[in-house]
Amino acid sequence: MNLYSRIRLHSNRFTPAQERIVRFIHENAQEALGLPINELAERCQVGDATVIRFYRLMGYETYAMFRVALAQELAENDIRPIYEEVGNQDELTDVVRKVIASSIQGIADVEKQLSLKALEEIVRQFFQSKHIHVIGLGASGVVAQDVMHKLMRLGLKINAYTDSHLMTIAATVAEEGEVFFAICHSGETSDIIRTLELAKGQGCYTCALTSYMESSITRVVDDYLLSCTRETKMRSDAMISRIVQLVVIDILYVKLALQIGDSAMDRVHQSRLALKQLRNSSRQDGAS
Amino acid sequence: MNLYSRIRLHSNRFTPAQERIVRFIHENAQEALGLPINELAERCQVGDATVIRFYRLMGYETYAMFRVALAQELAENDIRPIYEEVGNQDELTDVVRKVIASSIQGIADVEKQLSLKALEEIVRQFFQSKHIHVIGLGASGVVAQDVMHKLMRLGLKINAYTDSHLMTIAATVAEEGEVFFAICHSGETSDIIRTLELAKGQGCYTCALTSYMESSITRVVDDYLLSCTRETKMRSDAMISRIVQLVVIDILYVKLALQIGDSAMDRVHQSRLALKQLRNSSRQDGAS
DNA sequence: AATATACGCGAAGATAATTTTCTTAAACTA
DNA sequence: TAGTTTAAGAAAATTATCTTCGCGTATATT
Repeated sequence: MNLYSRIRLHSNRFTPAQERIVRFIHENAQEALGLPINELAERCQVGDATVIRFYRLMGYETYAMFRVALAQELAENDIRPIYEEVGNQDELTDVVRKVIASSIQGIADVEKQLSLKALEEIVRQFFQSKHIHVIGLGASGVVAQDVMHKLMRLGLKINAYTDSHLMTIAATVAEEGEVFFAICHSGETSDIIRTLELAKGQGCYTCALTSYMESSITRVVDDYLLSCTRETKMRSDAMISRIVQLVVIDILYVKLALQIGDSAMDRVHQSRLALKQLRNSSRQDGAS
Repeated sequence: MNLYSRIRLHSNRFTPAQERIVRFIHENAQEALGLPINELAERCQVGDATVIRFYRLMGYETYAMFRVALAQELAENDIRPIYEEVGNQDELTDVVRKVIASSIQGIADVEKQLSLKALEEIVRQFFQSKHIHVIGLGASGVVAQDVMHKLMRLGLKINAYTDSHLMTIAATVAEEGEVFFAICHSGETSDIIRTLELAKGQGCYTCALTSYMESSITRVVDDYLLSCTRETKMRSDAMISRIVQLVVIDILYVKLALQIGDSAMDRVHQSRLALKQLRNSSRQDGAS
């Protein structure tokens, strides 16, 4: 995963000093490349140690490695157009173009952030579950309902809860073999966390779709998918992440559909085999 | 000019020690990135100073700058193979890529299909309306709720109805100056059409977001937006149109936000703060 | 409300990396 | 062969990076 994605995935947990570093790096990336730690720290109004803690947090062992990552990030991004901010003077066509561009960018980023392992496991669990419970509040509730609409068509037993009382009840009476899937942009909504803990206590498999790697929810669930995005001035990260979330859901859906299709094919195949065996055995009977 | 080009341009005048450096860098570029000068020198069977003379000769002032150049060189060369790789070796990565690609395609198409005139008029009507009613059933109801979530934050009076009884009632008692906005993928849902007709009878402005230009709904409403998409094998048009619809909604939102002006940003900020406080307080509740 | 605990943060010292300078050895020239 | 030039490494000097510590603030606890 690249540097900017890592930054985004942590963007809910940055301290003020760290935010100054992030801002400087975003605004003066090229210059930052040339600065030694102490000068970078000075330009960010931050101590050397804070810079070191920052890139360690992002997963780089040494300053040299961090620099290398930043350099590569810039080399890649120079090729593509970067996010454009929307301003008041923009004409409608500009708004259209910019919103579309940022949406595309956000979706393109999904490919880098999505954990295939988690996705695979979630699909597996969904596939063999007795019942799926999707939970989400507020804006994430909208996505939860979308999940229900889609997966229901695949013949899965699924319910969406956008009410904290209902989801609590569902979790309380849940049984082993049932699955809870939480949609939670912030990863901190307490009703959601509590519901997941309840469900886990009942022996259910739990998973989530969220935007931040380091959040309460990622510590609770068995597996999680990340739908993080770069924030822009006019569109909050929550707004773009709605779209990104839907794309992730679609991926989940398509994979599940294929899986179910495969197993259907298997069943067809098996029934054919069964018939063949039946014929063979009866032929032997006939020969005897 | 990039590093490798510079090396090539000097390749006729390298000394034996320098040639060892060049060879190592070409053969172990990735590894070289991680080595400090002395180790790189050692691996090249060369003194530290020789390495320094080498990159100075190539035009880099410091080792850090040289490293940055090498990193970018690698980043640019590494990108291409990743994107060209279209092998079917992994089913899941294939699914991910295709869903993402078709989403991007669909969103990119929006720019061509969107009627700016209709959008402008809808924004104008929304802006000066006393109340906005968003209606949608089934999957489109999910989008309708999303609209409500977004526009409410701008301080607009808005309600979403995903129940055919409720929307009928709302239309029946609607007054002039109120606006009805229908989300309807097929453009044929009879409850929606009937509601719009009722609303129109009450003197309301009506508009819609749909996928087909020639449909019952486009003949009923005053203005409509199209979120048409090309269909793919994997995903139904309804599925992609969900995402495309959200993008259109985002465009609407951003344009409205700009229209409303700076006060909108304040309110967005305030609602975020309010939610944050809610989360914090409920987190305390959860602990108690 | 008061205390305890954790956490963010920067300063300073310790360590490591880098650059410069100096020296040696080899190759070329006369 | 001696003088000159140049390559190249070793060591010293400089600079950068990293670690540790302690202070102050925020958060949790009672």
